[in-house]
Amino acid sequence: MKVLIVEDDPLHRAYLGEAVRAALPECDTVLEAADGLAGERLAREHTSERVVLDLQMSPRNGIEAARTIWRERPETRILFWSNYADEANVRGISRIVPAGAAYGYVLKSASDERLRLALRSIFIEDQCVIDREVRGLQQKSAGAVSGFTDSEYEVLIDIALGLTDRTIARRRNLSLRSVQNRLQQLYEKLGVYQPNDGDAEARFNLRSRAVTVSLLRKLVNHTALERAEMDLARWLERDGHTQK
Amino acid sequence: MKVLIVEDDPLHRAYLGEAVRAALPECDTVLEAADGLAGERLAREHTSERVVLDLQMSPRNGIEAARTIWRERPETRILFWSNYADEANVRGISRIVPAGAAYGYVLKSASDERLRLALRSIFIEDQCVIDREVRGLQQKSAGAVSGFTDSEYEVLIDIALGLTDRTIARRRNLSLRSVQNRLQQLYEKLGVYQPNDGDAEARFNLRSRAVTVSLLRKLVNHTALERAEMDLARWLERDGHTQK
DNA sequence: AATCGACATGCGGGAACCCGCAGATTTGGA
DNA sequence: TCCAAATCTGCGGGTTCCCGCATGTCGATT
Repeated sequence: MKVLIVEDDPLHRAYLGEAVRAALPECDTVLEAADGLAGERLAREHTSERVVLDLQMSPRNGIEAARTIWRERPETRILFWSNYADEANVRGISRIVPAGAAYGYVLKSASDERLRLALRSIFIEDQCVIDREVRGLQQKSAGAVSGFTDSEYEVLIDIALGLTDRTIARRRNLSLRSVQNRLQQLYEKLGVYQPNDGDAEARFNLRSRAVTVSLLRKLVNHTALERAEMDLARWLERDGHTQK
Repeated sequence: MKVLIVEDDPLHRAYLGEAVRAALPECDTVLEAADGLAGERLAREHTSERVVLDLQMSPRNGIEAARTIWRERPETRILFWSNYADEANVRGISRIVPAGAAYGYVLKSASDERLRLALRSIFIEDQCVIDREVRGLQQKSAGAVSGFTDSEYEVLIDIALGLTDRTIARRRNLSLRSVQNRLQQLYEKLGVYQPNDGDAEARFNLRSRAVTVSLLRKLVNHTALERAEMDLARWLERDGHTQK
């Protein structure tokens, strides 16, 4: 049995290697890669069926790497190993996991024992293992009180990128007013309206403030922004042509 | 000789411990703490004179911890050990280092040897050691082409927090127009103006876009935002009283 | 069939924002 | 001491943004 480890921090990579060898005696070879691109390449060359992936790497973060790996072999078992439990990451992963695939999400702060169990459950038993704290986010993102619609998340990204209402409208094929409607819903759900103590004047620029609190609450993060920025650049390119 | 290590990741903590013992045979005791608060406490109890500090921890990140440590004993030698070379971090540190203090800034990606040299230079020779990549930022932040004035950085933070022009004016004791002037300079330096191909309409909301590119360029980061948010909350508190 | 909720769209107005212009004030050297 | 550069300030305007109100569509429920 082979296991591929993709992780940019050499310390964590060594630690993972140890953990894998200890938890999986049936594993005879451990491959290692230091970034997403190298990871994809190794996975392809060795037709890896078991992968441990760090999120936040560069170039090519864990989510992107997972997408291409799963596109080539959807039955690959992937364990995501990350520092944080951000909504941006969870949303990103649940968007790309193929039907029926075995995968897991374990935080780096987890104990050795929890990591060991996750490794065996996913790689041997083909079960899904999601860390408890991450689980909480998943529930929410599926539509509870603090849950956002996909379309609301879309405008959130768009204003985080700094787009104009009008531009958002064109990009999403909506009218100007509809975009503004979504924005209002977003402001509502983010609780971005000032307490409005009596007649106190407005202190916040709602649009910017919305981005701020999303960042503070980790609804979006740096890597999500980077990815969105690249998508945007591609769209701007296309739009520039068609508009002329 | 004693050395205090403050680092939340247990792996990195262990690695640092090893590195310190190897580089400094004259060091007989190594203390360890897992977050900023515990670090400050240990430093106080043991009157530590040599500290290795991780930035980005919680609660209480490295910069805050360094500030209280230096306030109590300005001659303490501190080695900052961090993942990134952000402008936000560099600016934060250079703001709090006492005159004549020995300190260093080494990236986690540095080689064992470089870390060893830094440890000896700072803790034994009382020299300052700044990683080359970080050095680059320091130059810039002191006023080159892409360098920002302190006041420009101030408004950047303020709009990143989502404040209104008017609120910024009150907070910084400026007129509305002055704030807007600074904003224009900021937009200029961030290169946030669209190429303006002929008569193409504006695609970006300048204000939001400015925040976006600052994030992408790591001029501000999550922890800087969090800190600024707390400062803001404190000011809002005070302002609420005086305004009534 | 009637009703309800979620979403899209138009209109209109008040507030905030972006910015050119021009005068005042401060600052840092010759 | 005096000049020049940088910074602060007010005025006026065009634009964008925020949002209440009204209308229309579509699917699910009763």
